[in-house]
Amino acid sequence: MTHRAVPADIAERIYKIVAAIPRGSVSTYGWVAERAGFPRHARLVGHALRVLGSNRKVPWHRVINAQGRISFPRGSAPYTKQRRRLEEEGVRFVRGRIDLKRFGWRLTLDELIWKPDQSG
DNA sequence: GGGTTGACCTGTG
DNA sequence: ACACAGGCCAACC
Repeated sequence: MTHRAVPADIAERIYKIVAAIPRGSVSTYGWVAERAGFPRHARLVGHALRVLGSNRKVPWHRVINAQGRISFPRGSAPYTKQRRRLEEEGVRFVRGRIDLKRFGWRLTLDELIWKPDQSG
């Protein structure tokens, strides 16, 4: 037994959550972390995706940061790649930003129904 | 084995 | 909109 969690196991759990993000939707690092059972470990998700490699069939491009932006420098190759993949799925960018209210996959149907924001 | 980096988040001002 | 601080932790040197 190891004296701590095996990173590979953590990564697999994260990949599973990412793989569940529907096409045409996006999620954030923080939310994936929480969903994978590691609240406030957003960085862990970033690391897991970084070491993912290009062979895996994990939709890494559907994970963006909490500001609704792609976490690569604008104009860089990976930025362009991720953005093009998202736009191909119908995700729309407004001034380099994605409207998480519209494309964000974070609320379950129950949460939408019970949303305490408005009474309508 | 310690300091820095990074595909991060939230709160505060 | 921007800057800063605290949290969190694997990868890297």
